[in-house]
Amino acid sequence: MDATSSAGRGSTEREELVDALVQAGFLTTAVLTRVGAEHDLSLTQLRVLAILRDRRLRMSDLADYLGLERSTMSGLIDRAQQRGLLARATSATDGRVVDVLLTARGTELAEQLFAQITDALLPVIGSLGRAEQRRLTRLLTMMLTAHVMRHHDATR
Amino acid sequence: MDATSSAGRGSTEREELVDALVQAGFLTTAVLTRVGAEHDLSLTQLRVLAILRDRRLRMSDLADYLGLERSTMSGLIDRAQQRGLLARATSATDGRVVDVLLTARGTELAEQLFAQITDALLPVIGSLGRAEQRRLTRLLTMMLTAHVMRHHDATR
DNA sequence: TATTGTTATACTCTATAACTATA
DNA sequence: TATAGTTATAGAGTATAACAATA
Repeated sequence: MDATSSAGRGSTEREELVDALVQAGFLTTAVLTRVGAEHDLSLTQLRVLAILRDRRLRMSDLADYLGLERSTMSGLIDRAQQRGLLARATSATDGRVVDVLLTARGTELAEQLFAQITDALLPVIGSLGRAEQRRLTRLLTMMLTAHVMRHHDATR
Repeated sequence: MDATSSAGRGSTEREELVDALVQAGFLTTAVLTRVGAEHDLSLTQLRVLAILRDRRLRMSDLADYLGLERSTMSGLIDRAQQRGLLARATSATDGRVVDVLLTARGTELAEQLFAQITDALLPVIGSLGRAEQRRLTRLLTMMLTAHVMRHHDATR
């Protein structure tokens, strides 16, 4: 699909891996963007639905997850709320806090979205054999787990 | 970092892989976005610099690469040009065509940018051993190559 | 006083539609 | 007439700064 990459240039092993990761990242992002666009959802809106699929979160937690400002979240949630995809609920214990949660309509859309994303990525992962797929899952998971643990340490 | 993911739910092997790919995609995108932001560059501007690092391209080819409209490219190139990062050059053989290429300043920034991206991803890939890194590179490359070939067939 | 969220403002990114210039 | 690119316009996404409400 692209290149922030283009490798070449007598690249080292590490650079090859960085390049492959970046290209794979653009590929999956392109798929998510396309599926989102089919439902008039930006990548960010799609991520909001994904995050809220199995929990409710306060505005500020959502902003932290996405790496956005709280003021940006206000606008994003406004627009999704107007479309009936999610709802705001003021916390009972702290009047300053606003929780966000999916509506029935939002939940339904989220399920549909993620079925479509899986379908769209099937041909991509289908180029690998079953054993290779398992190996790839294992390697990526190891990498991601280590990253999350490190991030958790740093935030503590 | 995130989740368009959240796995769980008695997921199948395929779903686990899709989830890992999506999470890895967000991780690399977050790194690229952060590094870009340090230089006041959006992810798209960063990709433009990356694509032009080793070639010059016409506006419409750039738009195709990025999956954007030509009108969108005009604005993106305008802003980067005002910053002195790239230049427009009307084609000698076809007066309608506009080629885009990096300036010396743009080239310098691009090199700097990609060194930083590699640095930022080192801790992530460093969680894998040398042999595992090679295996991951191989699996991702196989996957990406198959995708590019399929895409090429479809476009032909 | 500090924290949570919203509002006001400004700029970038993006698409659609209309346009200009060249072929 | 068709193609390459730009301009006009409008809306979404984003950040910074100022603000309101609650703690």
